Amino acid sequence: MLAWQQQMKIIERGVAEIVPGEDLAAKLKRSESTGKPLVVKLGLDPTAPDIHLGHTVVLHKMRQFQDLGHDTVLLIGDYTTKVGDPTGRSETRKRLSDEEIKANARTYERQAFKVLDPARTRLDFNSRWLSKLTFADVLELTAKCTVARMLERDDFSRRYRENVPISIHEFLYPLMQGYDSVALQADVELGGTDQKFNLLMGRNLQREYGQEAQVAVTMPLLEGLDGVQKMSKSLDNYIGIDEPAREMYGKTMSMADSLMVRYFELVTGVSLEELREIERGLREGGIHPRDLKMRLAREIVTAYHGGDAAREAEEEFVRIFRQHEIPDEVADWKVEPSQLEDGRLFLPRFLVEAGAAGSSGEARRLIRQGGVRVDGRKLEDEELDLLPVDGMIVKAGKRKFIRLRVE
RNA sequence: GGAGGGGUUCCCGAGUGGUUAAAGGGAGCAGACUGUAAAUCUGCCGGCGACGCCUUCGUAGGUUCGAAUCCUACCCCCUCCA
Repeated sequence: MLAWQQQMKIIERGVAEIVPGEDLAAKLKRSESTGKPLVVKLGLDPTAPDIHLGHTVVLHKMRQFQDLGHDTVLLIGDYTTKVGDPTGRSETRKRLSDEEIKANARTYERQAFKVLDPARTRLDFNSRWLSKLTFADVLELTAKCTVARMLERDDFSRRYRENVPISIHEFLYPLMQGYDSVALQADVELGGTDQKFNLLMGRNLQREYGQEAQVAVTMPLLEGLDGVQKMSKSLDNYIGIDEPAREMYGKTMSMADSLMVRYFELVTGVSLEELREIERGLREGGIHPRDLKMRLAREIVTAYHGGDAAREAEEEFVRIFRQHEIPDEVADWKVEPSQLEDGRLFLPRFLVEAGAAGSSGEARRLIRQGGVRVDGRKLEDEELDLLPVDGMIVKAGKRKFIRLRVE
């Protein structure tokens, strides 16, 4: 086991806050001398079916704790999900069915292990203890926190101020999450900065239940590809870790330059020294931002799909977007005789059916604005149908290619 | 339980009888410029084989030639009082 000072240094990389830092130092010091690993907890609510890069920030931190030899618990919040953490949303989240929760939990598990070491991860579910609490237990738990304290939470106070409804059951969420720490006797809890309140609640509750309080380690929320809002599926500014290599590569290339360093820091394994170098290179102009972004894309794709896939994705990217050629794999679209009229294909409907437009109005707009090309020729304003020829390539928008197949 | 305020298109937010598919902003999409970056400019931005037709302003009815706008009931949210 590394000396506690060195451990501290590794842990501090990229974190937003360690509350309180002294406690972590003390815990690490004790762990080093007794040889007893710290219990590090990370809770994930299986609310959405997929994990994206934003979620991996905290998983990477967890991984570092694993590599340092600590006892890491990946806690699936199958029970807390029944409540739904109100964080970040100004609305009460809808509740999921047990089946949905189970299915999501399984994908989470699988995806989380792309970052975590399965052999060193203790997987647990908070239904194990939360489902057994009696009403009396819940009363005891709720008596340990006041309404005023609860309203200190940013989200709650804002909603209260702005007359947005808050259901009583939402107050239970932080208490449940805090109770998880009691149940696990956690030494450290990881989470995004939006989790700070909940993590601190864990500290309070542990003390109330006569335990040593955990340390809250919060990670910054990763900005999405737009560079402004946090990465989230609903904003469609995310890179999902299950996405195909090419997709990942392309999405990475489309991110704002200002985000690159942050991504290197939070979602790749480049060393601190290298990070410094990258920052210097950018500042002094020694590194072309585009090349750096390509490297970032390679790193990210490699992590989830391997080096070969990354190289291939890069070649493909260069071919399509720099050399404006056609990708080597283009989805075929079989033209059925029933779709033809006088041998011609009606484009708005075709584009919708082929997934290139959401509605025929959108498809017409795309054509009208010059966003559709057939074998490289830009379609005109009112050119709504087409004489299909086998092998014809239709390009719709920036990145959709369809190859027509005619019998 | 009582009094008052409010629910508008993906989001925010105007609109209080016709010229309103509904201002403005954001998001999104396309084009130009590029490095599929940012910034900027331009256009589009409910649905439909589409110079017309259909659907939308919490829900259901009603008044009217005509309603998001008026009336009635219901649902939901907020504030104050209890």
